[in-house]
Amino acid sequence: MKLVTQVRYGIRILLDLAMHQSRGVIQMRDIAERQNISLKYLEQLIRPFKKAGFVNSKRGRNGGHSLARSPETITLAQIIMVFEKDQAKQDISRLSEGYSQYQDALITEAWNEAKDAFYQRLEKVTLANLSIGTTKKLWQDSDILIL
Amino acid sequence: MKLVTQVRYGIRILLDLAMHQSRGVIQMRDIAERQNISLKYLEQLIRPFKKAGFVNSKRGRNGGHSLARSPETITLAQIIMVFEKDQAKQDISRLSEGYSQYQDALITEAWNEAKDAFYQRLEKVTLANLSIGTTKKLWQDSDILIL
DNA sequence: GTAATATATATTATTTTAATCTATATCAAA
DNA sequence: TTTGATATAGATTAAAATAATATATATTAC
Repeated sequence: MKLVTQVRYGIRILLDLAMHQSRGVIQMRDIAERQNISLKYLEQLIRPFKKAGFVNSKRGRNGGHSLARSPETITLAQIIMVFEKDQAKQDISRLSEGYSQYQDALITEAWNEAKDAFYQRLEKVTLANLSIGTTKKLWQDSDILIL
Repeated sequence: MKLVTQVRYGIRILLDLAMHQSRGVIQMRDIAERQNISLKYLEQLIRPFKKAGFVNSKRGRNGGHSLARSPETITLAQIIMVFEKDQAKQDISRLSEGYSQYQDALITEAWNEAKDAFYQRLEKVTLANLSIGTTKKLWQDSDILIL
């Protein structure tokens, strides 16, 4: 259970876009430099965000990317799910001696509910939450942490 | 977020041991046959269970494996954790423009709490829970499901 | 029409997961 | 004390997922 690179970079990409919203569109080259991500890899990572409607893009000269939704509405859970593989084909466990559909159903149900619990917690963190600390830097200048 | 083979097989191995407890030690060859798992792979999977104190083994002729703890005390969460990799070296995210320790801490905290929520749900399913349905086969002979 | 941008697809490299192979240690029974 | 049945250990191979790079193409502002 590991926070994969795709997600870690994904968060930074969206955060970067969020924090430079005022500039209009942002070029991927700039994000790549600021975030120390290879441009080519970045291009690959931003595609799912476009597809999922988190990011708009404009081609051609003076083109670039921008956030399509407000930072308050984008959560960690959503970002992670953007990179979740299609598991529709989730391999149906073969049954065997002492392992019936009944067992399988119990396990699957628990598994799914556990996943839900996981994502529910991550729904509580939005891009907006994450931005505040940096722009204001309150967290390092004071003992009082204002969120 | 996927139920990996190691875990799916792991559950079956322990369930198999649980359901044949009365016979004393069980040979891996038998488990392999019953559960359709390659003997060699099985040998590899059972090692972590031994290390974690779930399973006892006896070498030599008439040797085999047996459950070291009662099925009521073994949960799905525990089984999954047996196969969790050591993530002590969890790669410390490099900071960058607009990505501070503060952000990193927020994310890490949420992530850890989300994991906890996940495992908490899976603590509720024990090997004993899983065994009942099979040994009694009530679930397929009746409309009333007694758990 | 040309330079700056995104898009698309293919390729390579690395890591993780799954499975097999070979050799060794241990023990019970004959 | 030998022999055969078992577990143990470590190496090897195969397949799949993840991470990263490369090359060629499509759009658009100027």
